[in-house]
Amino acid sequence: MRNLGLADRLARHVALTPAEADALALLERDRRSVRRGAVLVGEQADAREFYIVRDGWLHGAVHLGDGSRQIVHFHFPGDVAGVSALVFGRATETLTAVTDVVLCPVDRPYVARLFHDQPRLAALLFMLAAADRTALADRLSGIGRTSARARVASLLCDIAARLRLAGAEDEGGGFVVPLTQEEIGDATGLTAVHVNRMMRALVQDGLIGRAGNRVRLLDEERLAREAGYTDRSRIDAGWIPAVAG
Amino acid sequence: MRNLGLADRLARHVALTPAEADALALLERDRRSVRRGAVLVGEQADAREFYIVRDGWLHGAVHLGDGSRQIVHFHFPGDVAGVSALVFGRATETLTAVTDVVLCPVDRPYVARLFHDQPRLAALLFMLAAADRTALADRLSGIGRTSARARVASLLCDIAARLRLAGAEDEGGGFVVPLTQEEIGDATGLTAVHVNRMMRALVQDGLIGRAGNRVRLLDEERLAREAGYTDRSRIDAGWIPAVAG
DNA sequence: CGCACCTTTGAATGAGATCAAAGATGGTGG
DNA sequence: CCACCATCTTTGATCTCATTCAAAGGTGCG
Repeated sequence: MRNLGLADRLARHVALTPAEADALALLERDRRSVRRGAVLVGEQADAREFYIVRDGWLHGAVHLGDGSRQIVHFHFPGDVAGVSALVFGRATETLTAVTDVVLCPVDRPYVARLFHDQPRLAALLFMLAAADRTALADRLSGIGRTSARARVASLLCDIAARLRLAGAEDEGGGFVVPLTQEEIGDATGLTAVHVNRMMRALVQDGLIGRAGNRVRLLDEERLAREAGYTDRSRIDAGWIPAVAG
Repeated sequence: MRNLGLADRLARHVALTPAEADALALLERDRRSVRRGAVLVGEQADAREFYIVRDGWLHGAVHLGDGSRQIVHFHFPGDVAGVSALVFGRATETLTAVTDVVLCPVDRPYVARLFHDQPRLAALLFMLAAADRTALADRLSGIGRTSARARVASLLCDIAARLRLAGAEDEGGGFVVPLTQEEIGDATGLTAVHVNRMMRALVQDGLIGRAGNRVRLLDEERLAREAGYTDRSRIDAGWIPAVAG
């Protein structure tokens, strides 16, 4: 997995001015390393910063009263995580490192300054948040209205697409999914046992291959069709005019 | 239901400067009326504007390949709807009027100008989008991990809370839910038949009262507890400094 | 007044959960 | 280097919540 920042992600959508690149570099000045499995922030904890993921995977989960949890989002390099802390002054989900992770904490004052000085970057942040919202809406409809098999297929499609976006190429050999079947279940609203059965069914039907925790999508087209998966990574940011600087 | 704009909503969180109020008034200059049941924009349709709801309810739904749909969001006066059109240049959900609706279409250039001239309003828009994302995450965990009964209870709690926010007071007589049980099912990931059974069970247990399509929450505390419902309407916007103007 | 749509109720079915236990796998310390 | 233990995967049997199918009341509107 490439070490990739927000600047690289945004540069895919617009050509950054030098001043904008500087402003982003300022945001990503601090670094923090987190060990695989460690909890970065717990739900309800006071939190006023969000994170730019530079390396590794995170997930964000909501814990229910009965001890179960729902994994709401996976975060990959170039993603922002924990944005709701800016809005509520506390974490609304528990952020956990799926692999060893490097990230940049960004505190509120920096965000305020960014909105003030760099309107185009602010608009891009806004668009990332809106795109994220759309991705969640897609997942909501998947969990509310599709079969267990389709949900697992959809998650695999999504992970593949987002790893690609983060620059972690397949190399024809698929990609490593460092998740337990229990975690996949928590993300798809299924039990670990049923996830296992669905994965084997997908292997059986020649849609995916597995070796250890490495997964290869053998027929991504059909997989995406069965899953009803829509890639939402293409955002249209050209309409925001750059500012001189 | 009060005729309420975005300015009124934002003014709950910060004291708007005259210049900010003017900028918002500009956004809300155009008005459009939509009849109950009418589709405002269909999925996939080219769209570059979002909407500020002034009066009535909308819902946003994603349609699946098999003819089923998932209602992703309800929009009330003071809410913004269809923001993803700004990001993708097309609608990602079908917006339908639940009641007769009055709204203000806001085109991209106005948004671009707002981000440039009114950084604090831009930040508030960003925060609304992030809050919306959090609300979706809550619903995702509800649909993925809770019982049918809890999902229905949660939807009722949410509608009540958001109507209150929109200034449609209960007046002790509850509130009108102009949704069919099929629509409630599409929002909760259930069938209409099962929604019916859950609603009657809630009545049976003394948690809600019903008369026609008017619903009253008889024991909101217990209802919220059973539903695992969290109110997310309190956002903390004080950290964004106002700009002179 | 009649039709279209919505709600309500019952019975049968099924997808996924739960319970239980047997293989794999991998990391750790001796 | 190997043995052990914890964790994860796999498999089978049973159970349950929600769906599906079907049909009988209500309700409001044209």
